[in-house]
Amino acid sequence: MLEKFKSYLQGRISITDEQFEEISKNLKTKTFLKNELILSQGETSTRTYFVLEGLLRSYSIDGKGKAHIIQFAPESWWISDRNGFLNNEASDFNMDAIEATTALIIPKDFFCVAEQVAPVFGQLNSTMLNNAIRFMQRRINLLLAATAEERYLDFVKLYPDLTLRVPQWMIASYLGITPESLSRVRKDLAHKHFKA
Amino acid sequence: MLEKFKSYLQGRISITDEQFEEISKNLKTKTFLKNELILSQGETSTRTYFVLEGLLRSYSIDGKGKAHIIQFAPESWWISDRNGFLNNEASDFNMDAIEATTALIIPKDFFCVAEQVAPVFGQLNSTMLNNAIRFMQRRINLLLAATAEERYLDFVKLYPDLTLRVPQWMIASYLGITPESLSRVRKDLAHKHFKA
DNA sequence: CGAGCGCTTGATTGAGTTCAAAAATCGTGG
DNA sequence: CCACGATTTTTGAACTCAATCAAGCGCTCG
Repeated sequence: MLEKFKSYLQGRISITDEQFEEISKNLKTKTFLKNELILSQGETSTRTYFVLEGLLRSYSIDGKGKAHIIQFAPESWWISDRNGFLNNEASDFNMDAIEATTALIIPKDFFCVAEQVAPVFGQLNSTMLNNAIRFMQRRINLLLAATAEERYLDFVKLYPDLTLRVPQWMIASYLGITPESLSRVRKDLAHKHFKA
Repeated sequence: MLEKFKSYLQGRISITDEQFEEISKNLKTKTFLKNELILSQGETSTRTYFVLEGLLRSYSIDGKGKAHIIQFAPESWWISDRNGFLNNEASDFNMDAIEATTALIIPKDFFCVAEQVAPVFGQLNSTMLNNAIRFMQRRINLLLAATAEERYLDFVKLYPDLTLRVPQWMIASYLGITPESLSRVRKDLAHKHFKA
């Protein structure tokens, strides 16, 4: 199972098998059942997970009890609560497993330690964080500028895989619309395609 | 002027005056006129700016010619185009100066070089990037979950300063609503306050 | 095989947009 | 320092996209 993590890393930075062995030897994996709650709003967790197999999500619950999905984390994605991770503060979000999932538990000091073994880990960390920001800026821009239909089309294009694995109401929740609206958006799109 | 950068850094990590001297000696500042365009969509820039004085913004222009503000960068904020910074790709966004501004030009390898001088810079970089992510997750959550009024109240609370410095139509653009709507939101709020 | 969950569809409502125009504020040159 | 034009903010009325409420369908999994 660790093989996946190894090829993920070696696809991004050049490290030897020995270096990988060194930095991964103390890593533990954890498995979650489908629908298992991993973290809830108000708890504190300094853990980061690297998903080896399955699918996790983080989401908030608003005043009316509605869920809003902040992030999906399928294979090879990282997910954590930054409040806990950075400042040992309570989490603003919940986290659970959409599918049965196996994930690596990445301790807070992982990159720091790994950097001792191979300095490129510093760059990897920085690149990944920058990518996450870029990614979120893009999402913010869509939420500001695009209609429900445009956001859905963008989602399908960006995550063809998730579009099939995730129930529709969760996609709606990620896009910031109701399941009913997404159903109608899809109906309209099917119509348009048919006509074209 | 560099003093501001020094106290910013020393407030976050412990570095000596000598170390600061070492890492800052090659930094250049740049001044921008009010309304000066710094970067436009499609151009490539690997620069990051650290604002010493003034106010910058990044924004996109949608198909209908409407601007959507992605980020405000007042004093002590960092701003850059991540597409250019990471991959030398064309920018998705524009950047300009809302006020006359003086900013430090931070070269791409700044943190890498600074880390040689004082290893804590690695942590600082990582912490700042994590904070940016935390911050944007919060904004995404608001865009998904909150009404125009709630988003405005959050903005005022988070940036009492900017609320006064930035024209209302720009705040509206940041919040994802029209200037007319923000005007009405404010009217309603004034009403409520009066009654209470 | 039936209870529950997810998806669809319809009717209605409502938050925010659009378009238009007036009122207030700002900035600049005389 | 004032006046005038430009920009920003406010207000009004009509409209629109998406939300809400409600009902029905179809699957799956216990």
